[in-house]
Amino acid sequence: MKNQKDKPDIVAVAKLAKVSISTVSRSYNHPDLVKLATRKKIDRAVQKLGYIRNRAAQAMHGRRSGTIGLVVPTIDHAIFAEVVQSFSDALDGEGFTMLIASHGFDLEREYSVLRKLLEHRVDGVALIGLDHSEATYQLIEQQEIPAIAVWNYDAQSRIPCIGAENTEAGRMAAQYLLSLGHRDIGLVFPKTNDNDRARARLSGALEELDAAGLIVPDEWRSEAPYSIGEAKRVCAEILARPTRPSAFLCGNDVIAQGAIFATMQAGLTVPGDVSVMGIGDFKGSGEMEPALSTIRVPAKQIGTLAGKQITEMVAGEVKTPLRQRCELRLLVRETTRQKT
Amino acid sequence: MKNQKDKPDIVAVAKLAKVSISTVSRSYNHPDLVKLATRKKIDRAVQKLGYIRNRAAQAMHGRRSGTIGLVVPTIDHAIFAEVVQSFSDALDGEGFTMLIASHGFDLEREYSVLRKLLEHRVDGVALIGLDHSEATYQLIEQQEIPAIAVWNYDAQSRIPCIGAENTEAGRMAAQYLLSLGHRDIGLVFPKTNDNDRARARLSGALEELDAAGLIVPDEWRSEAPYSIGEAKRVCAEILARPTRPSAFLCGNDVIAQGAIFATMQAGLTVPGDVSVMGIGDFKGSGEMEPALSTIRVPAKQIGTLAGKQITEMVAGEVKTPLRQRCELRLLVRETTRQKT
DNA sequence: AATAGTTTTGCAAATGTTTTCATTTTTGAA
DNA sequence: TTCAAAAATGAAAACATTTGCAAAACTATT
Repeated sequence: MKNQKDKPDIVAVAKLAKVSISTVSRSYNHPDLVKLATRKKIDRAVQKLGYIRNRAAQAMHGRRSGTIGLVVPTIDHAIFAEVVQSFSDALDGEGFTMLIASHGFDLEREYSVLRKLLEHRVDGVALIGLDHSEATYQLIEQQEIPAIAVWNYDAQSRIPCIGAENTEAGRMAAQYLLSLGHRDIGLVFPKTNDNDRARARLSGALEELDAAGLIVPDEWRSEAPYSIGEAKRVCAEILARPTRPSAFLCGNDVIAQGAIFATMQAGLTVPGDVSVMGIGDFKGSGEMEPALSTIRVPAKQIGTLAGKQITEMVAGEVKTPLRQRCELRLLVRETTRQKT
Repeated sequence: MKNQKDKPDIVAVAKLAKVSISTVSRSYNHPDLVKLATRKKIDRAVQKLGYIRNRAAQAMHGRRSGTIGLVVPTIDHAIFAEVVQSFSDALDGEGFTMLIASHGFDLEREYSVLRKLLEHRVDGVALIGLDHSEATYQLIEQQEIPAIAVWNYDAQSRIPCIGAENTEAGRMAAQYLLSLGHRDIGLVFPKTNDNDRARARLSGALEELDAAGLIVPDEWRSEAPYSIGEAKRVCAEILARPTRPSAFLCGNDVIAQGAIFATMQAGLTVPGDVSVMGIGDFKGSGEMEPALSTIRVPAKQIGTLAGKQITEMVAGEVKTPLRQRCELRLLVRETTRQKT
């Protein structure tokens, strides 16, 4: 009867291959130091036993664990999914595996999931955004672990960051709408607590509108969580008011979709009656009918750069600049039009 | 000058708290066995030093690593994102962390990422679907690691599975379209190699159409990758043919969206001129305008159940049935209509 | 105050690997 | 053949923990 603890270890391999443990270890970590014939013997033994080396044991030697932690608010979100995927691919290319943890937009939980990642001795961590609790920042600093903030750019950031300037995104969107002659603009953004991205976008937009001498009445401002349905509902409310805006500026593309559907449902047309402006350029935004005008945030690029940089930091090659700013782009498509 | 290797370990904590290492260890793993006063002393020392316990070292003792591996084709995909998120949440609830790896719909790579997960000594693994290479299955069996297939249900599956019957989904969709009187049906599905979900859906649909005496001409069949844009393009092609189908049966909701947009772009209306049927019920499908008729696959439920079950398997409580079938539901919304 | 439990604690072995240093084997001239 | 240098291998210490066992410190009971 097979025992529970029969997982073959390096000792078993060594015995079967009739070499010492050290040689087996070396044949994995410094293959050039062991004779080809010996390596073959070892390989055969490994095959036969179904041996898989134990990273946990390796990690104990101050060796790297080969994992990078990623902390996200949620994975179930078009834009984060894209960042996560490209980040993961970038790590993969360097031989790392991604340990992921989500906190559901709760900065308290963020701290505790980060701790958990640290218990697993990740070689580095990436967090989304720059909005983190003091405890979180202190943990990172105290543990002296390579860390990087993804998604936002801020020249004053406390840890290295790679991303775009969300204030700028809000500003660009507002500016564009203003340039089309819109003066009656509805603002629909996600909740801004524990979410610096949304906050920055909103304040950027507000700043720009303010500069143009506009004030957005409260009836035209709403909060929508990240969901087409909710966004649609709040936009419908706004449209049902006595006077309606001639354009919607939305905190992200999902909200913008909601706005479009609400408009259609109200028997109005986009962009004929109402223009709709998104931020993000999610997958599919450009192919919708009508195609969504938006500010492109290069999620894939951000994820890839972040993955590369964190592995470099772990490897100790910090040659690259610590902060990287990714450029936004105004995408004029079909949901916006000159105010008539 | 602070040394590099100054990460505090359990020894440092023990010294500072003036107790033995064993006591510190116990205060983490069996707190009930150590006196409250002692525990407090230890906590204080831990605080002061910023000690974080090392899971890697724990794992070496046959103790569980506290991680579960998840292997997915891609994360950047509405439906997987939902499964991944709910799976992760379920694990979290049980104190596990998710180690994730994606293979980009390549079964060879799947094998190698699974191996990598195993090197990290995950306590269990979940894979998407039931389509895996022989090597992959053998690896799982040989390593005797708790494993579970997520997303598909099959009573004959080689490893436990939790999911829905995709053949059934295809069948239901086809049946519904037939019941509306449609006889001219366009079929747009993702590539079916290395993707048993799509394959099963397609064969289910075909089966049903066949039973009704229908054969779908080749001009009305297309492959679309997972992208609105591509789907839109191939559907547009189909619509440009001399005779066009009165309905599209789509392999998933994203493709269905593409079909809708293609139809609109061609100056036709949904469901007036063309009915569109999806499969999946992705987030937002119900809130689009017009709302998408589809077959609901309960992604969140599947992810949650899978997460629960794998932790139970790891804990050795295999009381639950090994296979779980989640029910599909026909959602009649606005993109389908009786053939006139 | 002594005894028998009971609760806490410490010692030391064990876990699966890597790595330094020393030793053995091989190689290539002389 | 012999010798030195180079290449390949092995022994053992080190890594950060957990845990079985035994010893020590308390409690409650007589």
